[in-house]
Amino acid sequence: MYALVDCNNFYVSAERVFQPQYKGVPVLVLSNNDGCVISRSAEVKALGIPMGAQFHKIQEEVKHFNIKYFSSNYTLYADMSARVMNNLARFTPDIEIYSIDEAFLGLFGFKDLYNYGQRIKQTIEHNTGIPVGIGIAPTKVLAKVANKIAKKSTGVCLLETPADVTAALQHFPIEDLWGIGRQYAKKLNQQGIFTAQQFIQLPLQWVEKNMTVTGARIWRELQGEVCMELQTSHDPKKIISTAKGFGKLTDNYQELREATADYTARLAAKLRNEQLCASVISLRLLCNPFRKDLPQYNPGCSFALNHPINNTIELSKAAQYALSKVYTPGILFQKVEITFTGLLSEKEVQLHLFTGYKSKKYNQVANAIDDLNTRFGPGTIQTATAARQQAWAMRRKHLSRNYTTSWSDILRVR
DNA sequence: TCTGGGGTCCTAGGACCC
DNA sequence: TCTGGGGTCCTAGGACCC
Repeated sequence: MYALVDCNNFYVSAERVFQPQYKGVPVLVLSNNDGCVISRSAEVKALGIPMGAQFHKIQEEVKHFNIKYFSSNYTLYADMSARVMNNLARFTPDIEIYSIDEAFLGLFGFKDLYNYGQRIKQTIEHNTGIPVGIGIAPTKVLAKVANKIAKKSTGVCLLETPADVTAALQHFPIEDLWGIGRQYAKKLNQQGIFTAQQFIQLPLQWVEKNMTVTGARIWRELQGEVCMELQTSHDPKKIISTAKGFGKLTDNYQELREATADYTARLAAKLRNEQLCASVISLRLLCNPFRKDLPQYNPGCSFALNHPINNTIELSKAAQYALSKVYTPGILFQKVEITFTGLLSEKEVQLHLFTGYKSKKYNQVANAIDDLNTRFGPGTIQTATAARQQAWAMRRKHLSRNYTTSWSDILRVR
């Protein structure tokens, strides 16, 4: 049997752990640049504010219902996530961390699963302060179904027998199934399919033809056949990229150079953290797609590096070169997207005959920068290009403190 | 003024190989 | 009149996830 453990409105819950006065009142968390709503407490959902609502458009509700709001604080959420996962790992040797707020547990040969689920739930809430819902079923797709049902009832839902499963699928909306997005839901609705139970009555051939093998796997898993094993060790990443919007639109070359340098440095640190090297770099400038009144032009380029690298200085040079190739004066850009692909493990990279010695030197510098930034906070050491005014920096006016990762932000108890 | 960010998987079609 | 067959690799586009 598989369990899916999912944190309830995770970002809101993480904020509430350190500001318990906001329990029981409407709270929401905003996306980067404080643009739209990405996490809502039950009270906010009850007010009818949808996921993704633009923050500036709901000002009246925010005032009227006294809704508390936060900019997203990923440092805090990542640390709280690690706490939840560490606690979960005590309940089974088989755990797949699926996302920042979800994990699948393999409960193979475990007995009395409903009570075990309740124990997991209580332990997580007690040790981390984060409320969770747990679905337990014979396959991962069914565990996802059970999880949705759990959140509407006691917080734990066990689908053990075929009769349990059928009863659950009977009323389960097709669009809520894991792996069925907007497009597939539309296609299925056109066939007269509205519930999961109706879906599994479709012929497999139709599913394969119209929804490829991905759809067929969902179909099989719903019938209790395991097609998706637990992924307890995650495969090495194939792509590392960033595409964060600026706090404003800009056509200023200097600002784009700064943003490029800053994002590249962060990505390079991520590469080193994963012990990977990149062999291809891509860069693209993006306009705001919602501004139909402005020209839409998203120039990009991509090229192979001379040899796979992960140090900030060389990668920054490559990124600045790419930027110089695509920069177009007079176009207002909203984002720079930087992507590293052709990722190789550091250990597999062969030394380059002519530049290998140089890389070694650069890598020592990069390691020193990482150490200093870890010890004294991100951005302590930067390349000169990155360290300017940051007029383009992201808006996050309502940021909470880094309660768990920064000594100066730690809570004081009187 | 104001609309997130970072990923994965699958397929079709074209280029290329011997 | 008539123009092979079997295969790999790469890319773009589309779908999906949280």
